[in-house]
Amino acid sequence: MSEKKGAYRFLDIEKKWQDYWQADKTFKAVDCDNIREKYYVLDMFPYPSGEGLHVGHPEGYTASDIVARYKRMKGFNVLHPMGWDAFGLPAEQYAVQTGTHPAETTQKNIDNMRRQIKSLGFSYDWDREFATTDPDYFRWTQWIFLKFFNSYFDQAEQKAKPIEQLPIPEGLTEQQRRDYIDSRRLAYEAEAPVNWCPALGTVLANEEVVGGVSERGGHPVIRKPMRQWMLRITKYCERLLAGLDGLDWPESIKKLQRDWIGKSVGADVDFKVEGHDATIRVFTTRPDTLFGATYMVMAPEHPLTDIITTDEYKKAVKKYRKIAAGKSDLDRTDLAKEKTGQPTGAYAINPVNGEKIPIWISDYVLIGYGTGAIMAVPAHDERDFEFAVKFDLPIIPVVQPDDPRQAEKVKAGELCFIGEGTAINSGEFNGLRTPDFKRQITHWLRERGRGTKAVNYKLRDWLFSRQRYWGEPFPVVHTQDGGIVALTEDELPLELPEIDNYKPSGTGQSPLANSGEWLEVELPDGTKGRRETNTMPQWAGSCWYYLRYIDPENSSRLCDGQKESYWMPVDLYIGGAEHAVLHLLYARFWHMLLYDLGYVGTPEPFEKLVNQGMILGEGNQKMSKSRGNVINPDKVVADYGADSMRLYEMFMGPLEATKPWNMRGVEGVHRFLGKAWRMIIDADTGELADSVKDAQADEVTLRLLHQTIKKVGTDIEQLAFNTAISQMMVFINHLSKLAVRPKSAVEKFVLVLAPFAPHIAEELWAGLGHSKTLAYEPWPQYDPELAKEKEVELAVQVMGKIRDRIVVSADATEDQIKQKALSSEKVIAAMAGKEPKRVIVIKSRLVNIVI
RNA sequence: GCCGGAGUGGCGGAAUUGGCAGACGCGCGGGAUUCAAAAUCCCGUCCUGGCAACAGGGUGUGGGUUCGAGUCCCACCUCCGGCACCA
Repeated sequence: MSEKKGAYRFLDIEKKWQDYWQADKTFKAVDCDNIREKYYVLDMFPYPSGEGLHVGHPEGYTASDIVARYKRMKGFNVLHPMGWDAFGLPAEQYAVQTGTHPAETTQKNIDNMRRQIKSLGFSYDWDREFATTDPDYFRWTQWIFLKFFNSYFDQAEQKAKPIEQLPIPEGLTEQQRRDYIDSRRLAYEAEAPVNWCPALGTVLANEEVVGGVSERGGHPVIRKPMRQWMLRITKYCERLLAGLDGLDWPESIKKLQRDWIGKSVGADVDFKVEGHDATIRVFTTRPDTLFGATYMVMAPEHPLTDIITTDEYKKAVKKYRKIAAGKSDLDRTDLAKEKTGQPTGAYAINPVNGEKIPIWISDYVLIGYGTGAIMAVPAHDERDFEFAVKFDLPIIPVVQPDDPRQAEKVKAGELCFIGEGTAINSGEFNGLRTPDFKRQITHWLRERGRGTKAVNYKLRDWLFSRQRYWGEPFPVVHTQDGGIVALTEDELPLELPEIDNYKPSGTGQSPLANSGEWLEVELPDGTKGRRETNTMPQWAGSCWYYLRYIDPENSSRLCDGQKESYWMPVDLYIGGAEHAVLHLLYARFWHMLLYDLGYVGTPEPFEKLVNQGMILGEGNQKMSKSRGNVINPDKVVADYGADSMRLYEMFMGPLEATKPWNMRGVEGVHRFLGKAWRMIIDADTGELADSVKDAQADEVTLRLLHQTIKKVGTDIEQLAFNTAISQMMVFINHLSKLAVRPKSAVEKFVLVLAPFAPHIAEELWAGLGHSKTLAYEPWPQYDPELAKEKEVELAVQVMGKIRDRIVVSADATEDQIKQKALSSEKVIAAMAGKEPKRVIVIKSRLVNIVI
C-alpha cells in the first residue's frame, strides 16, 4: 500500500478543508449586507435520532449546498443554516426504558448527527445552529403560543388582532365577558373527543393517525373525550388556500394542501322535527337533490339524539351510541364495509315538499364535519345508497343522467348516480340542469328561511397538546376557579422540571402531573394556581425555526425586524414530501399569525419548495433494518470520501425522483474525481502536473469548456444536478486526451466543479497556485459565441427515414442545406426518381424530404 | 374506490419540450500495461440478420394527429406514492 505523494487522498483533503472552513468561518452569512443580493436556502430541520443520518438526508442537503455554493460564487449573500428539531417521542421512550434524561439522549444524538453532517462538507453557517430544546429557542415558541392565546380573528378583515381589540357586546357580566373573550382566542381549551393512543399514552392529532392506528408504531387509537389545547387554524382556511396560488411549489403539494383543507360549497338546510320544537340542520353540496331525500342521518354523538328519540327506540339508540363511541377510527372507516345504523323513531319534514322522512343515527355520519347530520339521497349518493339498500329505505331518483342507458337504471332505483343531469321528480323545478337548480333552490330556501348558502372545510382546528414530558411546556397557569392565566413575556422561558419517572400515568395525564412543586404557582393575587401538564407537539418547534436562523442570539425579540425583512422569505426550501401537509401547513399558519401581528413582513414563508425523492436500497426496496439493505453514510464517506458521496447522490437521477442506491455508482463518480485529480496533479510529486500549462486552448477545448460552464450553471438553477455532472464528465473525458492542458481552462473547470465536490476543488485550486478559498471566486462566465458549434451534422430523412448525414456550417442557410441534402447520392437513391413535394429543414437538426 | 407520479438497453438514467432515441455512469466483452494482480488506458456494447458494407425492428399495450411522436390526443395495462364514509 505504498501511496504515491500525489495520490488523491480524499480523507486527508476533506479533513483539511473542513477544518479550514470552520476556523476561517468561510460560510458566515452577513446580516443586512446591502451590496450583495441575499439568498436564503434552507433544509428541512432534521430530528436528531439515535439512528443518525440515513442516505436520504444528504440528498436534500447536497442539493441545497450546491445551490448555496453556486449562489455565493454568483455574488449572492447566502444564508444557509442548520439546526435540530430535538423535542419528540423517541428520546422520551428511551427515558422511560432506561431513566436517561431525554436532554442527555438528545445532546448525544445531536453531537453525532452534527459530526456526520460536518463530514459531508456542507457550507452551513454553524454560528446560527440551535435546537428546539434550547431554552433560548423555546422561550420564543412559548412566546408565539401566547400570541395565539392573546389574539382573536377578525372575520371581516380576515386577520388576527390582539385580544384587547376584540369588540365585546354590552351588558355582559364579568363571567360572561371572560367566557366571551376565551371563546374567541386563537389558542383555546376544549373538551373534545380525541385520538387517544393507550400504548403511547398520548393523544394524537388526526394527521398522526393513519388508518386507525398511530403513525408512529402502529398502535391502536380510540376516541376519548379529553381537555385539550387547540389552535384555531380553521379561521385561516381561506388564507391558507389563497396563499398557495402565488407559491413556486410543486403542483402536487399544493393540491395535497388544498384537498386537506377540503373546501366545499353548498347549502345549510333546516329540517323540522315532527312533534318537536327542534330543527335539524344539514349541510349538503347537492341542494338540488332535496326532493330525493328519503331519510335523515345524524351522527351518534349529535346532541339532538337524546331529545328526539322516541321511548320505543331509546334503549336501542343508547346501545348503538355506546358501541359507536367505543369504536376506533379504524373500525369506523376502513374495515367497516357494512353500514350500521339505528332508527330513532322520530321523523323530519322535508322543507321542499313537506314529506315526512325517518331520522336515523349512524356512524357513517361524522359529528365533526358540517353539522353532524345529513339528508340522505340514496339515488345520488353512494353512501346513502348503500345504507338504503341495506335497511330497505326508499330510493327516489331526482337527477336524470344524460346517458339514456344510465337514466334507465337510475329510474329503476338500481343505479346510484352522483353526476350532473336534469331534474326529475322535483315539482316545479323539473327540467332544470344541476348547476341552475342548485342556484335556484338555494335562493328559494333562503327566501323562506329554510336554508342558506354555506361553505365547509375538512380541516379541523389543530389539536395542540400532548401528554408528554419532552416538549415545550405551555406558558399558562390554571386558577382554582377554573380560569386560565397566561404567563407574561418576562416569565419566559418556562423550563421543564427535573422528574424521576417519565412513564405516562395511563390516565391521560402527562408525566409532568407528578412533578410536585413545579406544578404549584402562586399567582399575583395571592391565590394558588397549577401549571398546565400537557406539552406542545413536536410540530411547534419546526413552525418558525426558519425565522430564528435569521437572528439566533436575539434575547429581546424572536428575530430582529430589519434582519427579518432583509432575509425573508426563504428563497429555496428543500425537504421530503412527507411534510407536504402537516409541517408546511402549520408553518404557514404560524407565519400568517406573525404577519397579521406585524412581526414578519412576508405573507408566506417559503417562496420555492422542492421535494427530494426517496432513496431505495439496492434491489429497489425501501431501506430498512429488517431487509438489511440500509446504507450507512459514515461508511460511504470513509470508503470513498464526502465528495464522492455528494456527487453520487446527485448523479443517481433527478432530485425529485425515487431511485435505488447502487454502490457501483459511487465507485463510478469516485473514478471521475480521481481522473480529474490526475489530470491536474502529478501523481509522483503531488505538484501541479507538467501537462497543465499556460497555453492557448484549442478551438474544440474552448468550445467544450464554454458549453460546460453554460450547462452546469443552467442545470444548477434548475436543480438538474445529474445532467450537470454528466457534462463535467464529458469535459474531463476530453481533457484527458490532451497532451497539454491549458491552465485557464482547468481553473474554470475546477470552479465549476466546486459546488458539487468542494473539498477536491479547493485542493486543486490551491494546487493551481491560489492561496485563498475558492468559495467566493466569481462563477466563470461563458461566451455564447465560443460555446457555439462551427459545423453541424444533420440527418437527412426521406419520408421520415434517415438515409444519410451531411455536415454543414452552423450558419448555413436553409437553401444551402436543402441543396446539399438533395445532392446526396444515398438520398437520390432513396427517392427512387420521385420529385420532392416538400423539403423540411430544421436548422442544426435534420432535413426531411417528402416525396 | 378517488387523486397524483412514472413506465426508454442487462441496470441508474439522457433526449434543447414535436426533430438523429439511448448522452453520462454502471455492468459486460475484447485488448494494452504488468512476472502477476490491483489501479490505469484504449476499443466495442439497444435488438435481429450478416464476415462486412448494410437492411429491418425498437421508448408498457392498442389506436389517432403530423412531413416527423419517447414527447401531443383517445382507450387500456402495470408499478410507486398519497387520500379514504368530509355529505
